[in-house]
Amino acid sequence: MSPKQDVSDERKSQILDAALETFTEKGFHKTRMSDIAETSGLSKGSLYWYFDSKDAIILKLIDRVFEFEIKDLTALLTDDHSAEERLYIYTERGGQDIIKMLKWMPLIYDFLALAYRQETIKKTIQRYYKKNLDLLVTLIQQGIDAGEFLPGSALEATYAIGSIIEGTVMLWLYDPEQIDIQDHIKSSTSLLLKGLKSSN
Amino acid sequence: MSPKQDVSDERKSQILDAALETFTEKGFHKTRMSDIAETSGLSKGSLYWYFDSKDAIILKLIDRVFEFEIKDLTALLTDDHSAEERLYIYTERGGQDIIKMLKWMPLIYDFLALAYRQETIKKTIQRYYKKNLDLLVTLIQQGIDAGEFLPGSALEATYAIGSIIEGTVMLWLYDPEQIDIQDHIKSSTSLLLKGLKSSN
DNA sequence: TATAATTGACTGACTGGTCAGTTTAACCAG
DNA sequence: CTGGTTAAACTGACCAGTCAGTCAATTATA
Repeated sequence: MSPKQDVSDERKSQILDAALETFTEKGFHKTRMSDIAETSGLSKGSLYWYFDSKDAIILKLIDRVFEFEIKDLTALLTDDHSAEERLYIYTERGGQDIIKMLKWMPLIYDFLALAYRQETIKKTIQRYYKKNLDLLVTLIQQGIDAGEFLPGSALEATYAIGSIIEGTVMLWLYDPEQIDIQDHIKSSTSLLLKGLKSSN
Repeated sequence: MSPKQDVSDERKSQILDAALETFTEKGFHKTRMSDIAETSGLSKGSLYWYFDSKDAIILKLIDRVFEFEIKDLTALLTDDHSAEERLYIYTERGGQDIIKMLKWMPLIYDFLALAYRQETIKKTIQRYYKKNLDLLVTLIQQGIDAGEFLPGSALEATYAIGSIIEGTVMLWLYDPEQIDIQDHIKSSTSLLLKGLKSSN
């Protein structure tokens, strides 16, 4: 019926790819629509054929980055390793995801700055964190129930590990030479787990 | 000699106060020089009498925020409490400083996004972190030397505690209702310290 | 009276967004 | 197969608004 086959998915993706690249490189505010047009190989007019505005592009991009294949780790919940081992696997895999996202960090800080002023952005980021932390709290609770960890607040321990993961990225940011994200998450978590198991 | 007394320090401070307020509220990029002028009670022309450009203002502001009275905790090094108690005091005081800076967080994310592209900004932020972590590593080493903590890498433990502090702020950002920064830093640190002392 | 301080109307470069016009691909009638 | 028809896809010159930065004129102070 339609005189041409629909290329809009492909074009949108093309535009978002280009936007991700230029936003990351130059920052959201210094990126011009003409930059995105050039990088995408399309014209400025076409950008507006597929998106309403520059803001609409970054909004979509935020979704994309935070929906970015976060490994599905729910299998861990029924895994038959010890809780401790499963936690290590969790942090290991989580660390891998983070390392993949590292190249976008400059842009992610733009997002965070925006999140304070745009409720929808905040919601997207919250969803991302919640998804990760929910699994973590269950894993820890399982460890407590199994008698492997000391009884106590699983939620507290979750925030502890969660903050270690997030915070390690921050420390890496200011000193990338010094910090190996995977290593540091691992050793910090290891210290925490000792605490979780310790009777003293 | 000079026909008027020098008010430039006062004016600069006035301008930086106004800039901090408007940048925090509207973001760096959406703040107009006229906004700063209005908030400061000066005219746009006067802004340029005291600063070369909008960029010069934010640059100075970054210095100011990160030099912001970080409590001098070096007294802790010669304090005669146990290392564990001193660490608690450290995190407690650090937490207080952070809470004071919380109201500037939106702006701080603008800074971090800029830091990726401006070497001088990055340096300022690095100096801030280094100052904090250097003290921490010494405290922990003292604890190890005193036999209070298990031997091992003081640096690793430092990054662990450092990441907890930074990461807790991140978690707070996405869920301010849920997270009490002081509490969470304390309980997470407590878990870690158990690990530092544990023999298992 | 000299000079520092201050003002705000003005300028001009810049850029997000528009739109009239063009091209392209699918379809169809002869 | 071909030329014609349609609408989607695309283009880039252009426009209107914005805003950092300027400067000639003015005021305040020693």
